[in-house]
Amino acid sequence: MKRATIYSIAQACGVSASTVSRAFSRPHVVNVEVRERIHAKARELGYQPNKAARGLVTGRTGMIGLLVPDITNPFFPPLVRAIQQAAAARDAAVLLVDAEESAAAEPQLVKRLQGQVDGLVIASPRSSSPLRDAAQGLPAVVINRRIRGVPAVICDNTYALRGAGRHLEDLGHRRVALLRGPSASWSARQRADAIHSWARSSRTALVDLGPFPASFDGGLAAATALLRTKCTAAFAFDDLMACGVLAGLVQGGVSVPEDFSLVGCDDVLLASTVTPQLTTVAAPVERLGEAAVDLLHRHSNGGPVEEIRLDGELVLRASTGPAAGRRRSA
Amino acid sequence: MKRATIYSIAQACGVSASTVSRAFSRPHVVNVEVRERIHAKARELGYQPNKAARGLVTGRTGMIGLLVPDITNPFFPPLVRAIQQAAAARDAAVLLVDAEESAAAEPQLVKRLQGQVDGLVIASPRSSSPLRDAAQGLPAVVINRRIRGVPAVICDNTYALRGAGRHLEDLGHRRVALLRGPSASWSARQRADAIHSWARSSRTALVDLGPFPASFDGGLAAATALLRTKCTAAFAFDDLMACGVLAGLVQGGVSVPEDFSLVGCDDVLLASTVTPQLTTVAAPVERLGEAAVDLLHRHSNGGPVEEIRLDGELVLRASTGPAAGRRRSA
DNA sequence: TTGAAAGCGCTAACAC
DNA sequence: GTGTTAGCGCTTTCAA
Repeated sequence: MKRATIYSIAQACGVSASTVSRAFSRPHVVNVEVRERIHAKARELGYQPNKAARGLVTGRTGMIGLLVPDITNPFFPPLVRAIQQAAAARDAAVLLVDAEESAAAEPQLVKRLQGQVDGLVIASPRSSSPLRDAAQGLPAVVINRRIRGVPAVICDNTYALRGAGRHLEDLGHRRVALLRGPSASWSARQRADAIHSWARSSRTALVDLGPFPASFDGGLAAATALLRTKCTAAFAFDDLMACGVLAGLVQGGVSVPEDFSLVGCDDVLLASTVTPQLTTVAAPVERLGEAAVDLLHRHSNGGPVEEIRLDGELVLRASTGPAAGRRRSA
Repeated sequence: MKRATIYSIAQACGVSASTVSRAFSRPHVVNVEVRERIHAKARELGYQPNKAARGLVTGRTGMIGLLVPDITNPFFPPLVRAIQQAAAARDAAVLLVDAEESAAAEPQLVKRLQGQVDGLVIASPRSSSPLRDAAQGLPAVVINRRIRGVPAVICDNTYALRGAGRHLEDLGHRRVALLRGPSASWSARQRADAIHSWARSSRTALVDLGPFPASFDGGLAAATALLRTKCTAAFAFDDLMACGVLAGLVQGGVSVPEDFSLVGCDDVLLASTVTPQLTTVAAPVERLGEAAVDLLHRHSNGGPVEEIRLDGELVLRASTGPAAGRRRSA
């Protein structure tokens, strides 16, 4: 027994295929009674419209492509979920593409999506104009970066990082380090700028270190660098790096938050599963995902190239404390 | 300017559309010279075959559905990546569906995939026969569970857990706890069985605790229970739970590995980013993903209902140490 | 409100 | 090796 089609249903109901089609795509234009009969039959036969066929004629596939640089990075899974959820709410499915940390591969990957998807959500912070070329003609939005002519939704941590800075200042820290993320990363620059901006208006000296890889090992390296300074606190680029810093500090005999305060960024799962739990800036991932899909939708329908900014939120936890001065040093 | 089709290329090259079609689908059957001309033109025009159209006639969409229960759980991202990668190698794309921890929603979600995908990889450990019904007629494979009539690839931790047990025994532990995962989870049962089987053949007493939720908080709860026992070591259901146990132990003034040894399972990112790094059983995720896609492929082409078992591997790290007896207790 | 017919872009016989 | 033809399942004019 083959899958039901509008024809099998039409035949079973004694109507034409177009009526069946309409019963699904524009229900209100078909006679109530007929419509119900059709729907009933469809349910009985387990009918599912063939999206490929529909896509062929409408030119829309009902799918959106999602490009992530590295799904293994704990920042992305919740975002992927949010996007998938938002897409589902619009009756769209998500085609996931993981670039496996290779920015160079991205344009190629994007190209392969051409024609398979109605639009593209680019959650990758790196790579640049090649991407725009590859997306030629494909509506796209980017997350946490800017590409000229492409709508963007960005998480603005400026305000929250300033708050984090004040928090450190209030705790008595007078010399704090900025552990930079990869220089190619838009977020890394944005965060560094925000922190510098805060430092200028504070009584605190800022020691700019890095860039370090945005990874646990990057954090380990950062910790080593950190131990050579007189800082009593640090901003890590993100939570993953912060975990590395934490481990490195512990190795170096420095305990957090007694001897040293650390603030992360993003509030990924890691941030609340390490000890001490990380003071961090939470990214509003659900809203980011929702906004991205919404923006994509609007842009696909001729909407303007907007930029949506969503604020990160400072979350105070256990990795920051009073500046007691470092008891020991490396 | 519209997208190129086999027709526009055919016209530009002075050949028929079928020749163009063949130049892509079965290149060797068309004259080398003509073929090259076609390919050149295609490249020039940025031609991308329309998969929907192809799917309509061949009945294959070139997509595989991937159902995960909770992409937010650190076990899944690497698996998703592996599956995506394996699919890409077979020129297939991955449609990701996150069940958001609702096993009840899964059959519904699967149903929506009907006709959109050529096959289904079910990475969800829960829910049951409704799933099989929903997948009606859709080739599927499951990961880490068994459903009658459905090919499976499972990670067998029996051997590695036995090794972990011996490791604890060698370290002098004589009373160890098993912190069970959710009773609905196939993996949880498998692991519990493996550990019981090891314990029976050892000089070690096993204290069976739980079930606990497979989460950080579940681990916290497990730690509380643990502190009431005289155990000097424990198997956590997975690394995430182990992290919770670790945090709970620290809170209770018990330090790991000095006072207590802990072994996790899966070797997710968390396992190597906490301090101390977790001794755990690593799941061969890349091979799991590869095997799942391969199995799906073979099964779709009429292959038998096989089961592929892949062994987990014991990874010794810093969370296990000599049984010194607990110094303090709650 | 409904039906007939054309066509979306592609593949797969089948002839040449 | 290549062209012709039919048709995959659906939507969408256009008439009735």
